Amino acid sequence: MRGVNARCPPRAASGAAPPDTSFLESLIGYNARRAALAIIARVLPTLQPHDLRVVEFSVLTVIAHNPGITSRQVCAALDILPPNLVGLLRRLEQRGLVEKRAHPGDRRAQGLYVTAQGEQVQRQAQQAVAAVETDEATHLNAAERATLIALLRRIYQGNGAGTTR
Amino acid sequence: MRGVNARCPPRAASGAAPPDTSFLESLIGYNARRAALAIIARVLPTLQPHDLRVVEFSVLTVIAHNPGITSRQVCAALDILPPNLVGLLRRLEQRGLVEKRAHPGDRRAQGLYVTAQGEQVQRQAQQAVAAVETDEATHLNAAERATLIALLRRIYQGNGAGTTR
DNA sequence: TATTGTTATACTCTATAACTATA
DNA sequence: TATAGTTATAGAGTATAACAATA
Repeated sequence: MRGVNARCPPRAASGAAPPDTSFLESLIGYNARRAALAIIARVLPTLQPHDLRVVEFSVLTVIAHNPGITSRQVCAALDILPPNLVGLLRRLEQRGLVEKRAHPGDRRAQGLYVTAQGEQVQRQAQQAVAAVETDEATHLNAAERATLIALLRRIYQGNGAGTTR
Repeated sequence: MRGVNARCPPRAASGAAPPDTSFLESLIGYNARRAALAIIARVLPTLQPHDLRVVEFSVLTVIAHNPGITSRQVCAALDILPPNLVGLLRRLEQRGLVEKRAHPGDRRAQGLYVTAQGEQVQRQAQQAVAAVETDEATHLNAAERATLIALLRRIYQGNGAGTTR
């Protein structure tokens, strides 16, 4: 880590050496955020043909893999606040990708299911996302991917208390 | 990766087994985003006493480590769009943490500098952030941290083209 | 013609309070 | 009293177009 104020002369306005970002680059949070944004930037055009945003794809995927899941469970799984899920579900429902059914045993809740069309869209999108993630977006081999994911998971699943939200 | 539609019976409304998120957890983008959010959630209260948001801390740090840097260079380094930096700098300037000076050789540009107070705030905040990152937020040892950061950097710095933005 | 810094603006994402109906 | 789903709303964060001054 370099000194905070080396008091070097003023830098040129353009075409100069890259600025010193060494401290930020020593932070996991900084690097994780930059990496996530870089990958999302590559995944976005992949989801665009399916008219899905990243969050919508995540919600659709969780519902597809967990038929009958409730809104609250989707919120807990994806760290989404309930009020923000309402609009997401409404859009997926209006597009005919998701449907709600009465929940047996709890008349407050509703079971979420993907429709036949929703299942098809989800399957195609999942395949496209998986392809981008493994091939283009990351310049890592399988072993490096596995290592990276295991380390990342230990951070956000942690050993003790969960996230603040 | 499990089947998309196993057509299992409806899930209980609460207190049930955790939903299947295995596909999302196989994605680097998903895990990187979750990890970044988890760490930021821990860093936020650390920056709060200094009345700094994460982006403000990043900007202040880059200016402190690169006296005389221009707005455009800060934008390029942190992937911030110029219009969005204006308000950030205005606030840091009004708080007396950053100051602009005429840029020698280019009358369009302005050199950015931290004030004495800005340097002090930045140093304290940097120390606090570094402490949280290494100790509490991540449950990793030094070697694991180094591995993780190296892998993340390869993703967003990539081998070829940069990010879309 | 291109670039720096800027304004205005819009759109997305995230967060909080409060309501209803059920439990 | 607590929970599921919802509404309304506020606040960040992020995006584009367009302008004046300068290169």
